[in-house]
Amino acid sequence: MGITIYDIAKAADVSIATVSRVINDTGRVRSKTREKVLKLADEMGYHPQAFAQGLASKKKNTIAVVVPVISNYFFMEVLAGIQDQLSNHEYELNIINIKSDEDLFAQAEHLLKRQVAEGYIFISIHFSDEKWKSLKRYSKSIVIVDDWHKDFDSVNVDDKHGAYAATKHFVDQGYKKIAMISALENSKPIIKRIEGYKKALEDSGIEFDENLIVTGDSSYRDGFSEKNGYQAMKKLLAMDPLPDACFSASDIKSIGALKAMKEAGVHIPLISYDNLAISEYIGLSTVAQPMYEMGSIATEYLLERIDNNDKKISHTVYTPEIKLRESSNKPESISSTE
Amino acid sequence: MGITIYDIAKAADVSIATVSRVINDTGRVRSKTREKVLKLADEMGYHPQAFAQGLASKKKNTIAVVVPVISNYFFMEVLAGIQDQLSNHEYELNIINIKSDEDLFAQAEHLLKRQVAEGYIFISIHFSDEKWKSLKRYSKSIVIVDDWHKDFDSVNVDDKHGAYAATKHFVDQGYKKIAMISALENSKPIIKRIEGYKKALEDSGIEFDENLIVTGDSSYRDGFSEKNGYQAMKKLLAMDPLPDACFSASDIKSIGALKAMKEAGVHIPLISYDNLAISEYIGLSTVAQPMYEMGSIATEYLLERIDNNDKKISHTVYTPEIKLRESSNKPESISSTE
DNA sequence: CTGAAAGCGCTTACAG
DNA sequence: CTGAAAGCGCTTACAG
Repeated sequence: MGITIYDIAKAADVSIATVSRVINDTGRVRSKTREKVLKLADEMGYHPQAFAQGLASKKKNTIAVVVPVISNYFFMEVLAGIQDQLSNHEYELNIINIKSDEDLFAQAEHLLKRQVAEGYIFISIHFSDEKWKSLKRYSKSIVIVDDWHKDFDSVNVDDKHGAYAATKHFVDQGYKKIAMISALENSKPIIKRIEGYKKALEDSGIEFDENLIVTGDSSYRDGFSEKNGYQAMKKLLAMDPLPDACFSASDIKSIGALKAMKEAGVHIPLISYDNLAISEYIGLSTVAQPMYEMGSIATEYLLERIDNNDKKISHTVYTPEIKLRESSNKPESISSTE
Repeated sequence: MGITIYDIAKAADVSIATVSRVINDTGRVRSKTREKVLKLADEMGYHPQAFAQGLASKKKNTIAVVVPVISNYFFMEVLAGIQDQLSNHEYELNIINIKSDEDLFAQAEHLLKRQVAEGYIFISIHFSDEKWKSLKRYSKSIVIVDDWHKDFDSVNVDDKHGAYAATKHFVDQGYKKIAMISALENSKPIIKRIEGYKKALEDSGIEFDENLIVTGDSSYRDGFSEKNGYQAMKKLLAMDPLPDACFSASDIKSIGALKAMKEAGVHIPLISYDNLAISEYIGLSTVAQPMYEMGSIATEYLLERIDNNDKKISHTVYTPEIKLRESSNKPESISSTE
């Protein structure tokens, strides 16, 4: 089943080499021959089979994006940037989801060894220094987004700075008891955000209280869910006295937190992290990660590296910008609309 | 570069056939031989190359999910269902994004011809009857989500019914001037939703006014964006008198619409469509599509079809359920919190 | 239990 | 400009 290069070679009365040449538009072919082949290929509905081409040419015209969870708003925005950037090129996009409850490293290594793609973008996958280093030996084109290693091109956000800025904003407003909604997993970004939060308190002479860092109990999506944020805020609302303000490590969690506050009829000024498209519309103050741009730049880096693997390694670190909207306002100022 | 089956055959002093057998765990192999091979394969870091395996075995252990836009909340939820269902199987997931500004059919056909996967799930891709029929000849395992054709397994939601129910709810509340926020594209679901909306008005003896169906000007993501919803609501807010209520064709658009109303200090009861995870948290009344379940069922269908292509064709049509939350309330009842 | 060999559908030097 | 042939890295009857 399926029609092959042999079928159309026979029909056109030429060799398969010639067919291959016209299909790929490589090498000189008499225009008459070319037309005949093209016509037949079209009529017979011929398309080269991806696997055979990949094997023979040793090129897979595919870019693989590797993520731990696909259904995540952060990835979605990064993916949008990758997609748009890639649409100017002939590569196909292949999104591969590695399972977060299994050995991430083994899965990543497996992908590299199986050589499924020409280049890889790893998003939010965190490995130790040695592990990243050991992946280097597959000498594949790889770009890391949301993690860092000196041997690979990478695109990052200065998480510590972002968290610092958010926390500092609250300090400047005169708040003392500043809580933080974290996430279950000790991923590098979360660790960095906690560092920034602590540093801001420290610089302001406010004593750090570990009880003020909370997370919900739901472990779905590593705690990056509305529900988890809702649970986390419930914990904060049970404190007496209430926190003066709250820094939340992700927008999606903040949506849950906002609901918990609304139900309780209480408003604690909140700044969160991400700046998803919806955040602007629901008035969420947040530390903006340029997600779309991150995907776009990562793709550029990858394309360049595929082109020339000797190219100097590039690292981009974005300094996130704080977007102040309603959610960080003082309780009084929004009480009229709450 | 890359180590192959030959390398480990040589090292283990066996034939490549034997190596293949132990790697794939097919056929009887003396346990001593097996162990030796396994050990070497592990040490030398061997993994079969996907392309070579695919060519030789004519099996690609990959499922392709084909979508017009990846960064879309509806797909994300459906994908979550697919992912989870697939995680019980050995297939790899491959998400392929076809470009909505090019010939969708040609792209779909291309994928089928290139034989990139063992089976395909097409999500929200709408073709005419003849086009679907013509895809049938590739005799690939295909499941359609969010469209329908008699020759393929499919998973759908009764859009007409959903829109009818939402509109009818407003009629029952005594509203007469009921607007609808639509989307740019004339996709089948939107057409069905408009039908349901009209039917509900008709059944209630309310005259249909085409000016009450609006959409925004932003064409990003075919109009399924916060911004477009915001623009659409602005148009409704410019009407005099204002509409009594509004049915919106998607949650993401409703988020924009909600903002427009808030800015104007006006509340028009709103019911929308989808029931994204966030909708519950922001109090959005909506017609719930069981997106996760749709992905899950579609995956089951596909797996069954791959297993047995003679299997009878299955169609599932969900009757969506209406979730009433704050956004559909009467203006008075929420004025205290607006 | 194991190996030699053909074949999967292409690409690509090498000749001519 | 075009063809014969080798080769990509596997799988899988077919023998033994």
